[in-house]
Amino acid sequence: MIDKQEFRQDLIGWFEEEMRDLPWRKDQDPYKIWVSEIMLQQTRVDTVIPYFNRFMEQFPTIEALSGAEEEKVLKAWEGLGYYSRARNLHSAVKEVHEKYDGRVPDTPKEISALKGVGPYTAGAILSQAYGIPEPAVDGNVMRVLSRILLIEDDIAKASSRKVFEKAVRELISHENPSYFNQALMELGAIVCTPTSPSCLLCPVREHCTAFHEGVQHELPIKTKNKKQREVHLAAAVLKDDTGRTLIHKRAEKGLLANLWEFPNIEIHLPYKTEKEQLREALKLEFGADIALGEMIGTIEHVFSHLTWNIHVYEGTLIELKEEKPDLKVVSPEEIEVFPFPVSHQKMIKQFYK
DNA sequence: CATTCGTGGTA
DNA sequence: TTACCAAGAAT
Repeated sequence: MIDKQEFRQDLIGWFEEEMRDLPWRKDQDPYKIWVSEIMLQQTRVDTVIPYFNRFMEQFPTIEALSGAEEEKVLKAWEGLGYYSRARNLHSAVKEVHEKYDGRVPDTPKEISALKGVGPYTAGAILSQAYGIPEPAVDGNVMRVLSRILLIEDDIAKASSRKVFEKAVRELISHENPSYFNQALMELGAIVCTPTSPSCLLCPVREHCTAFHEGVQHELPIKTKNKKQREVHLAAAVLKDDTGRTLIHKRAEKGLLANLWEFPNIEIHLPYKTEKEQLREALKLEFGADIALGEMIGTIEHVFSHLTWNIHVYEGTLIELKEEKPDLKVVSPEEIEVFPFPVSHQKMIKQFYK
């Protein structure tokens, strides 16, 4: 067993010297820490920085975000991915505004009840904003501790998180839980990396069982995820006589919920030609009277769990049968204010500019 | 417990 | 090119 006091000292001392200068580390505003932690879920620091800065300019306080339209929030999130994070954050911030008078709660029970705040984020906010010694176990922490303590549980399994939370509870500094948690993550991000850990630069290598046994490359244990499936879509860039195009708002649940897109359908077994299916769907599902033209290109877009292969058709929009809130006809200038997934941003760029 | 939910970077 | 990865949560 390692010397806990020395371990904490070496870890936190290193963090104080080497911590990166990040925009959400300028103060301990619970709202800023909250937003940063949501953005950082499964997302690299370098990707998050510009989004965080823009988001804070646009929604500087809980009150500002509470009063915002969801579409503005999604637009600010555009390109960051995992868009339910934005909708859950928006919803939870509204709840804090109304139920807690704008103050982010400081108990595990209350903060964990907020939408989008799971075990990791709860611990991150409680420790960093309020100095409460709660574990914040993310992928970095599991990797680092699997090596230091030689923990061989499969970190791909949900149940393993509790093993590491228990370990953190035994190790965490009660004097500075914020730095302790951040230092474990920072170490994982900078030194104790997945494929080639820089053990010779590691401030806690003397405490590391895996280093002593030379098995740091064998840890953590992580089973592979299975292969993703492919989905074939046909989409239409339809223009009316003034050059405007038809766009559609996606369903409020599921993939890319509430984002906008060019009207499209999934192609299954080709009982008819793809073009025929698209023409029929545009008429029946979208109520559009159209003249469908030729295929003008393809888009391939890779998600974490599936791949879209989109065949893009051009066409003429003659008329929309009825006004629906999920259908709009917009000009190239007007289309800019709607949040689109990256796959359809590619279509705007290639076929509607 | 396994799957769904994005995107861009990298070995 | 392929596979994996990056400060996870909801279902």
